[in-house]
Amino acid sequence: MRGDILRSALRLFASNGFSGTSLHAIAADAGCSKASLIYHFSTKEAILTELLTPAGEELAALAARLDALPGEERVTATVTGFVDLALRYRREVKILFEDTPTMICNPALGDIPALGQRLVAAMSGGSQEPGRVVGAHMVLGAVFVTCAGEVDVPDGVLREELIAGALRTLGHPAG
Amino acid sequence: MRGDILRSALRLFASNGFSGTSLHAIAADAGCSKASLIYHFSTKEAILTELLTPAGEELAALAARLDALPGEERVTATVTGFVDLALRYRREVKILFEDTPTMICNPALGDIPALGQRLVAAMSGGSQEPGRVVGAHMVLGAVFVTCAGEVDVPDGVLREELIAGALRTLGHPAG
DNA sequence: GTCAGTTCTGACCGATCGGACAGTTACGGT
DNA sequence: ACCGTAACTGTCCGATCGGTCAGAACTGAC
Repeated sequence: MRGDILRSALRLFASNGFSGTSLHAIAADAGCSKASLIYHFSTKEAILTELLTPAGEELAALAARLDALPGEERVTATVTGFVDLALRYRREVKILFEDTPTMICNPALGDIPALGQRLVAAMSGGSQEPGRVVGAHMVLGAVFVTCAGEVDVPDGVLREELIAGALRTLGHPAG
Repeated sequence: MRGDILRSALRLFASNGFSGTSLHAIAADAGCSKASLIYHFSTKEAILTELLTPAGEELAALAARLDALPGEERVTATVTGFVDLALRYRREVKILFEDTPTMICNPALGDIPALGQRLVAAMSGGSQEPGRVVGAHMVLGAVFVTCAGEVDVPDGVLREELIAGALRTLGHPAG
């Protein structure tokens, strides 16, 4: 039952947004009562938190792992790690995007803007040069939106094209 | 008064999302009663429509103008036109993104996904090759997110870096 | 059988939402 | 002074929201 609820919530949040999905809708989809949701998860936000926590932890782990890498190698590692993560958690990414104001105000999800800044810093190679900073922001948006949307391309191809495209955006030689 | 309402709504929608902004909040910000909002605009959605219509019309006009252009020249024209539009309507872009499910279900806003497809087609040069299609989607997301977010770069520089970055993403020689 | 504990539910609650409506105020034309 | 119209508001309404609570239903242990 608990698993059914999470599955329903993930699907509904991804297609209708967090605030656009009522507890009633989740209950109906999961085939249980609204009160049952609150029994398993004390609040609606707790469901969201449980859905997004694994992705958040992996992202934080990725960011920590990147700090140890030197110079330009870090750029490619950031791009591939980020693309892999976004592809693996497509629907979670979509949820994160469809209701940004709700998400960034949720303390349980960690400091999302700060994580974004770390990724931008890693991809811009720590440089403050406008071209690199803008490029890093562009890659962030490009990967997120492309993974959240439905592009009619097999996952393996999508992965390679995303990485190649991102490296081109950053003006990276390996691209 | 009507102008005050639109100004308040634009600001609040952009920072809190459409469904995250109540009529009461708009009225308080604009310094009038909730009933006055409904007097000037018959519904909450009508306010949203009036806010987004100019940007939507310009985008549709851009798409129409692009159809007349030949081959590769169309790619650069699409990128520059799209970047200029997104920069000019930053807050409108943010609104569009922060509440995607609400937006794509609003018939008054036109067929947003179809417009996106036209832009993707123009930027991929009409090719079905996965690399170009993915690249076009990436540019769409990159420009949107970068314009909606706050990047600490002057507008003029941002514009040039966005165009250059987008053309690099697309693997365009002029980039 | 029965008892304790977990799982689940129907009915209910207060808050808030978008919107309706009758009525008041401000004002220019005659 | 009178009136028609546009601008505006206070108040109320039904719907829906997230969440509470007392109790029913099922479960294995003894």
